[in-house]
Amino acid sequence: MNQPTRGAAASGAARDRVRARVLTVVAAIPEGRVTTYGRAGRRLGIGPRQVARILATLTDEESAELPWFRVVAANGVISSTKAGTVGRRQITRLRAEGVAVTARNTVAGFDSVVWEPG
DNA sequence: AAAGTGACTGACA
DNA sequence: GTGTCAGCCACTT
Repeated sequence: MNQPTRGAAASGAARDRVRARVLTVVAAIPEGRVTTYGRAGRRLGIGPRQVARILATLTDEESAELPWFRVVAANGVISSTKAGTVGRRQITRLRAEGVAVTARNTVAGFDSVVWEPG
């Protein structure tokens, strides 16, 4: 799947470095709180889609270690519901931490539980 | 190599 | 409140 980027070696390295930063920010999200793709991305100087893309490619180990489920869309909606069963698991995990999620896959009282990275 | 796509967002109608 | 548009960056066709 991932071909060894022939030629542009710098691109691959830089990509890993950014990825590591994203994981660090995600790991720093307090329990019972959430943050957004945009906030995390802003903090790192990358676009929100890039954060989403990185979280979508977490390994099993990483997804087990990191609170990736504490990252939601800017309006509090669990965006990963599009990804199938992953969204269901994210909602379950959030509820297990005391974060209320409405029937419309939205974090209840979003403005109160959202966490600003940094 | 150009065009399409995505676990996104903010601005505007 | 919903719908469109443009910007975003990497990956896939």
